[in-house]
Amino acid sequence: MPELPEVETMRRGIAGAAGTRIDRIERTPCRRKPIAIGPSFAQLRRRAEGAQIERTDRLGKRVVLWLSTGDALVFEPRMTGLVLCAAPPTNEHLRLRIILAGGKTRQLLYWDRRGLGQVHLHTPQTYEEQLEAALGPDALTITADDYRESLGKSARVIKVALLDQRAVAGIGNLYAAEILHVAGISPRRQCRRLTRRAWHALAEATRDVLAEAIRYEGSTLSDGTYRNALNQQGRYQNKHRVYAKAGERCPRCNEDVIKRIVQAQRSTFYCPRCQRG
DNA sequence: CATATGTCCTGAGAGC
DNA sequence: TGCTCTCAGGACATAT
Repeated sequence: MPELPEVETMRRGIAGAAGTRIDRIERTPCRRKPIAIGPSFAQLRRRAEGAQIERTDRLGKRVVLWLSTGDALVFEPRMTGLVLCAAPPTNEHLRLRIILAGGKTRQLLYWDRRGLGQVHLHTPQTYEEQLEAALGPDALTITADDYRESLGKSARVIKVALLDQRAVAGIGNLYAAEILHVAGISPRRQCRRLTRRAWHALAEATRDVLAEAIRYEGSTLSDGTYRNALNQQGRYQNKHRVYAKAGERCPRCNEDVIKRIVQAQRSTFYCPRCQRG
């Protein structure tokens, strides 16, 4: 479940691909249903092969390679996708191989166990229209004003709203729980009921938690799926405060026990004592 | 318009 | 042991 910290860690891991040229793009012999490639695999080859990778970027939960043609090659890992430049966890779920020339990084791989992820080649125009326009401010740099502008009047509960990429880009189920715990805000609180002070706390917690998670190279959960670009586990799972910790004592108050509830068909973990705001 | 629900997909784990 | 069932959740399509 790569969220912002995991995607940013993958991006950093393949940053050495900048300056190389895409020699060839291959679909790997994965017998499962092929992942979605836009506009098509043939188009991707025709337009990207021979292009230079100018720089790497991240947009919300997507890894972006800007090409010398002006196009953007965009990886969207969703649940179980990985962008690697080293051997993947298994060969069975390897979906795409991009062979590079002219640098130390010899290849980029897209691996995806469940295959819900997608790879798209965007022109500057479709990148702007379909991606940037559909995403809210980046969570890593979001401000209290950004939050109040996008969610200040919403009737939704804050936990569910944080998962809406149009409101804020980069947060998923895991980090929504961690951020709300640090901010001391109840996941059940309606957005429009949050005070100015709460929005400030939320913005600060958002930036702090995500930056800290990046320093620990993201979270590898018990299913072991997430890996960085070198197929190594993240370490932030050891720092989690509430996620998947139902029944354990809250590390903040050391009194109450972490609770699990379901909101919008997703698990939410929180401390009833620390998160009353 | 805003918000809620269904869908895709595979593998882990529970229960019998 | 081996089967079936449920669950995990990111983003989008469809429904209310």
